[in-house]
Amino acid sequence: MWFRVNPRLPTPIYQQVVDGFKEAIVKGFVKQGDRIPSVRELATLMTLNHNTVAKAYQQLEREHVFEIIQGRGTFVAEFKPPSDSDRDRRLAKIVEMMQQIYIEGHYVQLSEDDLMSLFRETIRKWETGGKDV
Amino acid sequence: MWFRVNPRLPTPIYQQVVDGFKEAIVKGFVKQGDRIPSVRELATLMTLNHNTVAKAYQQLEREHVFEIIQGRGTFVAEFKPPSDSDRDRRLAKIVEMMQQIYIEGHYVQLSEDDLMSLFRETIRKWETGGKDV
DNA sequence: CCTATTGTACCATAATATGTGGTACACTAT
DNA sequence: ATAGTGTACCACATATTATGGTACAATAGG
Repeated sequence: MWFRVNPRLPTPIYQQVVDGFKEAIVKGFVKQGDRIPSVRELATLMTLNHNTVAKAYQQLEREHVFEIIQGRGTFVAEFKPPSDSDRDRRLAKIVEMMQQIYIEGHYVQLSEDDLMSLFRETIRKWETGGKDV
Repeated sequence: MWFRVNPRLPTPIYQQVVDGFKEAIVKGFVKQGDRIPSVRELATLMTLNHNTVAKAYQQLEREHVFEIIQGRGTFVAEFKPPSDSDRDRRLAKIVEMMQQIYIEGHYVQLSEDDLMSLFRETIRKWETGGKDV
């Protein structure tokens, strides 16, 4: 599979599945139109409950990352420019995370420039390296 | 008060209090050594339960943001360079958030440079503007 | 010494979120 | 017809969150 799940983390399992797929897509492990394992398949592969997997798939569909076709299966959605409300919600979320980063950075004495450098480096390392596959 | 709390958000109230104080400190509304309202005071002011406030204070103490003195009160901790483990934990958290930002940015078609600009702008606006006081 | 205030530790209770396991149904493709 | 899809239920257990109440040790100020 393209990612792992740790039930002991405070992050809910279904959320970890959501994040895992997003990451797999951004990293190119899964591409537009690709078929995703069925709910029961993935549940068996990762020893999860089908309801948990379904919850993740449904959230990914709400976020327009997946496209679910009744009776056929689940696929990676074709990329479409997000609606304005979608974009606004995502941007707000991004800004909020940036503020959190700034705050946490304050406590490890990272300046704005330090954070910028760390950001660039993080993206670079992360795009090539890959944590778990 | 220096921040507000919204019980309807999915974020736990005590976590909102934690974030609120961190924000207030970064923005300079509260300074090192300042005395923080007592658990019961803040609970009354914000119509929360004293246990909820205490939970927030205790977490802030664990993060070395507050210093709690038995029988005297709670104060903003003097800034000390974090221990290595502290620093590592916070840095890991920051990197994780940066990855999340990169992923979300992908879905609103923000390039790495776009995100950098947004980051700079967010900090600038946020430092001066201030959301709720 | 007395009293008020501090944080803290409990207890009970309720509500919510999460996760598992099972069953069933409509839809689709073969 | 049959198998595989997502989905909608149900029941159940567990953990987290939040509230309300009580009590206790430590501190500070009369």
